[in-house]
Amino acid sequence: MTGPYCYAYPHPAVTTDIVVFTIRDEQLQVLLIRRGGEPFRGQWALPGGFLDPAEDLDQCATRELAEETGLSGLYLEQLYTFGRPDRDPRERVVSVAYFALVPSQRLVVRAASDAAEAAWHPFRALPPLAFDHSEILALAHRRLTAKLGYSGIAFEFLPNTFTLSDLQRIYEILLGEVVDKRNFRKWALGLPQIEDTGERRCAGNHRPARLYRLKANHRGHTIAYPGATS
Amino acid sequence: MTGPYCYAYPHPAVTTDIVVFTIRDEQLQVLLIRRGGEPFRGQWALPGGFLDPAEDLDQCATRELAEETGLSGLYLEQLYTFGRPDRDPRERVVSVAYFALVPSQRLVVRAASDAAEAAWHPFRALPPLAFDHSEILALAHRRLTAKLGYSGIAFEFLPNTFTLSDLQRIYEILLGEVVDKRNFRKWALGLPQIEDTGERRCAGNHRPARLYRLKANHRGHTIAYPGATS
DNA sequence: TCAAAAGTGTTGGCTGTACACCCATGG
DNA sequence: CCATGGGTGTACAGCCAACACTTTTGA
Repeated sequence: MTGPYCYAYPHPAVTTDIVVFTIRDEQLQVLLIRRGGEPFRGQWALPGGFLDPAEDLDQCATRELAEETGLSGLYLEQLYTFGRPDRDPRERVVSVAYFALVPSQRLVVRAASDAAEAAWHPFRALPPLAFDHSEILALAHRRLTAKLGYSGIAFEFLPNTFTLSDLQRIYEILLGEVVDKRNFRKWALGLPQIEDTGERRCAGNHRPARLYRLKANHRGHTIAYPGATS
Repeated sequence: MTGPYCYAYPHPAVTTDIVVFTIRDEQLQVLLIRRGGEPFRGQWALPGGFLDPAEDLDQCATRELAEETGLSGLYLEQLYTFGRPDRDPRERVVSVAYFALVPSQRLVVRAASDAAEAAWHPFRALPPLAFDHSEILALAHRRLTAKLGYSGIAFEFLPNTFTLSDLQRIYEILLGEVVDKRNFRKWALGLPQIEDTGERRCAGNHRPARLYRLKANHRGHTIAYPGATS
């Protein structure tokens, strides 16, 4: 191995990989890119890339996401760091994995220069992934469902204003089970974090729904969801 | 910067740092080492060190812990990865932080060659720490108290057999509040993970206490503690 | 007037919490 | 016999889960 950057001891490369979830077509979906170069050329992989010398890890994740997919300004959280010595055939690579959530309205994904293609894939029908990315994705999914029980993370899938049915649908899709409407609404209306906008949304041949929003600066607060037994 | 290991792009160094908690003298305590070399020579720091080329991150943490403190076989869990560009004055260092728990019985700490000194410090009276280690420690403490509510992590502070009062003391110290004895015992005895050994511990001028143990392979299972509201 | 989603209360069971006294032992 | 921690039960309150019908709108 050769190059201009030399050290007294071996240094691994450091990357970030980002698992971006959204809800779309009544399904949980994940953003993948098709690899343009070796190894795993042509296979699907998580977006991500190498850490720049002057940037923080969070910045690296944000930047790579913007470069490869055009997405920015979304909820981003560090997940876990993967460092098996053989996880990349080229050289030793330690990858700091992140997980991100994006509302279904902001789905416009632009495939960028260095990634041949970026596309959403249903979580329940994923193609084979490069590297150990399946493992990363599995962990991200566990974290997502765990956080449902004690954090207001579900709101990250919703636009600024939403109906209670929208919110209920998020929980139903993520929990994989139907939820009683009256109990759900009683719970949601009891949350101090959400408020009625006074507006309504008319959509189709039925009664219009009230629109709610998260109160300013109530994002990220603890929100316990009843059946958090798992 | 010079040396025999050269790369086409700059590579950060990767280390692990380990926050080891125990309970001792009725207090939560942390294991620190006094630094033998620059930078921060003579200051207290978390045990840890550089990743070897062939080892996994978990192995690195385990190895560094053994080398610097003589501790092995304890509960170890990845915490978070810290990578601020200026967190080490020597070079760019990305540190994967771990947190570990050890029962008070296994406290024998041997200071090893490359660390001048290893010692326990009460969490509520810590000396100034090197690098960003205060930040790491603060996060580890948050994780510890959070996990009390939903995992059986408190048992990691106990030896194989323990009395219910031992267990209660752990919770009281970590929660920082007194717990009702009858309610606590009702809860603990209802846990499917613990069983009566049939033995008793005689200690002092009072009634002997029943000894309990965790059932085999019930370590790490979900154990919800009642007042998990935070 | 019909279809389709929005909206609305009550009850029973369980679980968390508050609370005070007797027991077994060693000195 | 006394000091010390070990061990025990009950009653009330609040929360979760089950359950079905009316309202409003557009076509």
